[in-house]
Amino acid sequence: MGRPPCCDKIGIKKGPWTPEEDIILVSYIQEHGPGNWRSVPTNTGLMRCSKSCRLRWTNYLRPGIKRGNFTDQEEKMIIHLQALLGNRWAAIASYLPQRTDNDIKNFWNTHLKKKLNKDQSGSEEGHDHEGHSPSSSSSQQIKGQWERRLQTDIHMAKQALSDALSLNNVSPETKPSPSHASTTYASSYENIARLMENWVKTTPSSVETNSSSGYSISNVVTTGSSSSEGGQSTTTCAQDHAFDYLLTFKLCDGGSRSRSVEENNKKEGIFQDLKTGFETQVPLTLLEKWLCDEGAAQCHEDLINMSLEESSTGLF
DNA sequence: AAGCCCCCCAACCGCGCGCAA
DNA sequence: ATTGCGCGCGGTTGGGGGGCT
Repeated sequence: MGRPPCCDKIGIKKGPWTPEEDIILVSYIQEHGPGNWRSVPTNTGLMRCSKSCRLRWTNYLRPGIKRGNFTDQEEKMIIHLQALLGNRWAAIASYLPQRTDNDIKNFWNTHLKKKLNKDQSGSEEGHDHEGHSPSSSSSQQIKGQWERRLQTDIHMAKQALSDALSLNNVSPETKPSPSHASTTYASSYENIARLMENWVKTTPSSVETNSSSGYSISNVVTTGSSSSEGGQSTTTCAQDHAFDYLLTFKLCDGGSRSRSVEENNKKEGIFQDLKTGFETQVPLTLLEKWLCDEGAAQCHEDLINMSLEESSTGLF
């Protein structure tokens, strides 16, 4: 009856992930793809529960994740989307593919919430502490219905487009997670490089292979280029460049010596190339443009008004 | 320099949903 | 139809770093 029991809690490691664990996890996912998280700890030898592995992957190691400061544009998008969707961080994150829901949630809780509170304290006494307008519950309900429908339609359209584009180059065995279909494992250079850099810092005597799992660092890097069939068939020169560079930079130098300023600058440049490459390959959707637009607030009102009008004429 | 406090964010926790057996 | 697990999500926590006294 039912599925076999989940990972037993005895012997499960908790707390921060070590670079070694990161490399084992990335290496495994490079080879098998994300999903089937239950099998990850047993197959890799990681003393982590499947949930922890999934979280580590989705929040930190997943390809295409941008870290660091949020741009003004991203900030505006988050504010608009939060007002529109509420604390549905996963939904909000779907419009900011380079950011994780956890990142957005943290950013909201630590920065934007305070900022909005500060902005609204004083003149706008009628607004609540979450930044919502004090509209009636019924209009909020209709608004919510419209938002859900809009979001569903967008996701359906995106999915259909993604499916259509990937029909020719996705093998069934390596089908990526639907929610991240627009990214490839090959695009995880930056994340892999980051974790390897941390690893180099923490463990000067680099370990080439993990005895318990059998996965190697070279596997982590080399599978990056071979698994690029995931969704984007256009491997950029920057990506190739970065790939070659990672090979030489991370492996051939033994991973232990301090790097020159020129090397760091070169690395920065390559990663910037990569970033630009990804950004140019993923044009903004109309909705995203709308969200980034300075006049989004007015458009927002117009859309809501439209939804309220159309809802009475049988839209829903 | 030392101690304290605050903030940030990675990770954990608990819940709900969907699906497999 | 029922049971129980996998997965995803949102809320919360606590360790560590930085700033202040």
